[in-house]
Amino acid sequence: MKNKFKTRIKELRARHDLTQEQLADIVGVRRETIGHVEHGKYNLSLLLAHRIAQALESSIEEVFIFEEEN
Amino acid sequence: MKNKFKTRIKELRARHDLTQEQLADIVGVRRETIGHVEHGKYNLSLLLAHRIAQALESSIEEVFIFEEEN
DNA sequence: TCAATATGTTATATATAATTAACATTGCGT
DNA sequence: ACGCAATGTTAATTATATATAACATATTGA
Repeated sequence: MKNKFKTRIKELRARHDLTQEQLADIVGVRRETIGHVEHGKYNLSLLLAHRIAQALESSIEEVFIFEEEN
Repeated sequence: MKNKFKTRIKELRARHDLTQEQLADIVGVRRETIGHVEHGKYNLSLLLAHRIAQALESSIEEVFIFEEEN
């Protein structure tokens, strides 16, 4: 599991006028979890990624930018 | 984290002529892990989902079918 | 400036993904 | 029918995502 990713959560949150806490409530996790995900500290689960993308009206690929190694 | 998902891994594996073990090798996990994911036993990580999708030349959304609850 | 709200951050605890190993079953080729 | 490769499955262990709590640092508005 070498590669990493960046996220556009912060940007999309702003566009939707959502605080970390509001987004956390919507997707059913804690505020800190959203913060950690935004800062790339967690390799979050697929379901959480999906629910975040959903809440931000985007696809997973739009929210999470994967850095290819090759 | 209520919702679940189905996967098209088995079908896509067949199309790409890959055994569970070959796919596991490519994405860097164990054969059993692929099996468990195929059968929906794990809520796998986003990175693993991405690597599986990549190996199957598909997007995450094509490989993993999310069941909405509402 | 003060208070309130949002975010950063860290330590510890808990839930669960993923590993490992072992054995069972299924299917396919010869 | 036999043997082998692929897959199913389960139990125990390890690694790590997420929860929880606590406090610190912005930032914004009255």
